[in-house]
Amino acid sequence: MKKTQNRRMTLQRKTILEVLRQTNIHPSADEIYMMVRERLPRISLGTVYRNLEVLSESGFIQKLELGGTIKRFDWNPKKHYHIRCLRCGRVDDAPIAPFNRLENELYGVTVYTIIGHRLEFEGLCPSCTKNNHPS
Amino acid sequence: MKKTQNRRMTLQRKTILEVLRQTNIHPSADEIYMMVRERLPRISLGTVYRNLEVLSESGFIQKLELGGTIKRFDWNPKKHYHIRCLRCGRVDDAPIAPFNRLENELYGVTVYTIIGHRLEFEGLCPSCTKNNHPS
DNA sequence: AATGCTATCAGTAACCATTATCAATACAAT
DNA sequence: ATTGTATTGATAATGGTTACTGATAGCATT
Repeated sequence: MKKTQNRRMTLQRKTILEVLRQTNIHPSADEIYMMVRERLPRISLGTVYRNLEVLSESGFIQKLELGGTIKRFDWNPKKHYHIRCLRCGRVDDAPIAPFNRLENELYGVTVYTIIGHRLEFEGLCPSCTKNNHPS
Repeated sequence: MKKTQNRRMTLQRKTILEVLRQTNIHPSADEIYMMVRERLPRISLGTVYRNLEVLSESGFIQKLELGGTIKRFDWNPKKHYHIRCLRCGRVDDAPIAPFNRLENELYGVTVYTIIGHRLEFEGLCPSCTKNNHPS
């Protein structure tokens, strides 16, 4: 029995959404917190985490769990792939269409019920490619 | 200037490697800690983390950064894909050959220097499939 | 055997992203 | 206005991981 979830588009929630939609750097919760504070200086970090969770559950945005330790957020809720710089952590969209039939490859050869897949490319961003003198 | 790394195959290191090779559950550092303690009761959790890092850097094992928050370890250092249960976190090898040319898809259409990719399937394991009555 | 060098150890503290808690507040429906 | 619930800001707690520290163990050279 799921309890009713009456969600209100509060100023905090709306501001977080607007701020996220203005960037394509796939920011972390803390980066979003710093950006939002320029418009709502008294907002709490907990509020940012809470609303990022709500917004991604509601399908407005997408929570990314890529390599590394931190979670990032994407204003675009549609399925697409990403590419991450192994040196500085920068994340961009991967300019490649998603494989919609990839799950079929596992049909009949796994005991799992397949739901989806996550594909992430790893590499070096332009800046880190340039400065890639071995340490 | 990289400092010399004279690595010794200590008892702790060897035991961790042996214990990991006896399982296919892709255990976390803490799970490995508990398993190793049955043979080395006085080993420290820090030692486990340190040696898992050394062993993966040396190519003996593989560190997995899948979805979710914790890191897991795989006795098989060769590139292969995994499938993770969204409900209980169980991880198995995905019975599908890796796409070796996938990076070529991005050649010329990204500003990144592509190094590799990570593909992970998500689904429900048999046990969680059976018990999947909606909450 | 004694010495010196260095890797590794166990134990513990620190770190950091994230979650949980809670009293106070804002909003919506009556 | 009043009641009920969602949300907030502030802060504490959590949990996985990493860093620090002084002690110990292995190895090469005397």
